[in-house]
Amino acid sequence: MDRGNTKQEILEASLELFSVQGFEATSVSQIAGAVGIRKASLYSHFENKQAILDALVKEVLEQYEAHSIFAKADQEKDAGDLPMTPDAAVQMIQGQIRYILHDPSISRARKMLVIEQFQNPELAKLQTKQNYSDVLQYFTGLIARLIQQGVLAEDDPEIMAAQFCLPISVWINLCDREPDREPEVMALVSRHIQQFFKVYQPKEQTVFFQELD
Amino acid sequence: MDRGNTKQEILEASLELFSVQGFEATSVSQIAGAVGIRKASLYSHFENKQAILDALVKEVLEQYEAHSIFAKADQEKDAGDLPMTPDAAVQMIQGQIRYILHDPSISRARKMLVIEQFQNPELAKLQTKQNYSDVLQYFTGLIARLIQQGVLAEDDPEIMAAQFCLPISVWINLCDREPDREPEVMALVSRHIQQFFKVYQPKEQTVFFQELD
DNA sequence: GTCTATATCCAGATAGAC
DNA sequence: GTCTATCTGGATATAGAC
Repeated sequence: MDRGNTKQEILEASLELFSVQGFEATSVSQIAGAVGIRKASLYSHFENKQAILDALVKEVLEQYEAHSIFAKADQEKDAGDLPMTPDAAVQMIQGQIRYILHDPSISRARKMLVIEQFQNPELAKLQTKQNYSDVLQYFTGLIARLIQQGVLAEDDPEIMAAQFCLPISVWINLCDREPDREPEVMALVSRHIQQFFKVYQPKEQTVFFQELD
Repeated sequence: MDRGNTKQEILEASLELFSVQGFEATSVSQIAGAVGIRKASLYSHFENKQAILDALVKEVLEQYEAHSIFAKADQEKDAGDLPMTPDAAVQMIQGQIRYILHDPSISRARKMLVIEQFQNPELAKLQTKQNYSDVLQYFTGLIARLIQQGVLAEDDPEIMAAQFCLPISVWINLCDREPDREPEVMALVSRHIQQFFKVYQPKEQTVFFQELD
């Protein structure tokens, strides 16, 4: 009924286990059991346990570079989509959150980075890049353009990006830990974004003119 | 030069190891080695490895309840310290961050909760309570009082608390992962708080008069 | 490629001398 | 309380039949 994709099945089973127990606490037998083979057979596909993690990291990195909107310097690409209303932003962000929460490999990779961040320097760097630096850089650019276009008030776009993204980052982690709280989190995200656009609303000089009629 | 406090030394060594490797990945031999005894001697102090974690969790919980400003319902207690200037807030928050970053037991307990959150339901609950719910509740109350006193503009205090705290929460995690970035983080915290007070500044009609000269 | 069998090692835990 | 010695099981990994 299968085979030929055993190597891929091993990677998937490993990620699932590593994302909950961590690398060290997961045994080769467990992985083999999840795939439906004996542990000895696993060594036909990978030289050792460490090689599984290495392959996994490589795959996670490639998936990220290939598909994440935060990975690329395509910050100019979707400039056409601007300007943005608060409601559109809520929809867009909630959609993105739902996607990365429920996509199995993205979700598991994120959890694995969280678990291994204090133990494995390579994964620590990856964690900072994927779930902090790249996201902040992306939104700093986006917000800077929204300021240029008069959608948001003039202010420090780097701090604005942090105030926009980092609460969401914490809420995603909360959902990873307690999936039942997703609805509550979605409501908070909505209120957060609405309020963000409100407090960073430009003081329009046009208001002046409108008030003069 | 010692003994009588061996049990406490075991707890401290265990927390240090658990906070980097996690519970499962840490061996009893490692703990014993860190304390300077053989692993068999360790069983004179704890029934088994799990009992060490249990005692650790109990201790962490007690320390938190006894000393954390977020644990208690003393939200009315320091109401006297209000109102608060942005600069005072920056000093106060930076001090708190430095403290919880460098206090060994607080720092290690926080990391352990991060590492074990997807594996251990008890620690997951503790993580949500100590590093999310309690903090947000505390600052929601604080901000509500600052609004009452006219220091901050009228707005949803719960979302304001999230926008205030959660970026800081992420920055603390970043420092746990990459301690060298503490100076950078401190600067971000300062800019963040200054900007927070600015955007939630109550709209004074006096601004109008100033602009008319 | 998968299996059984095995080698080697180290894990958690106990017994009993000191 | 700490030690050495030991038990038992499970860990990673290899050898070799099929």
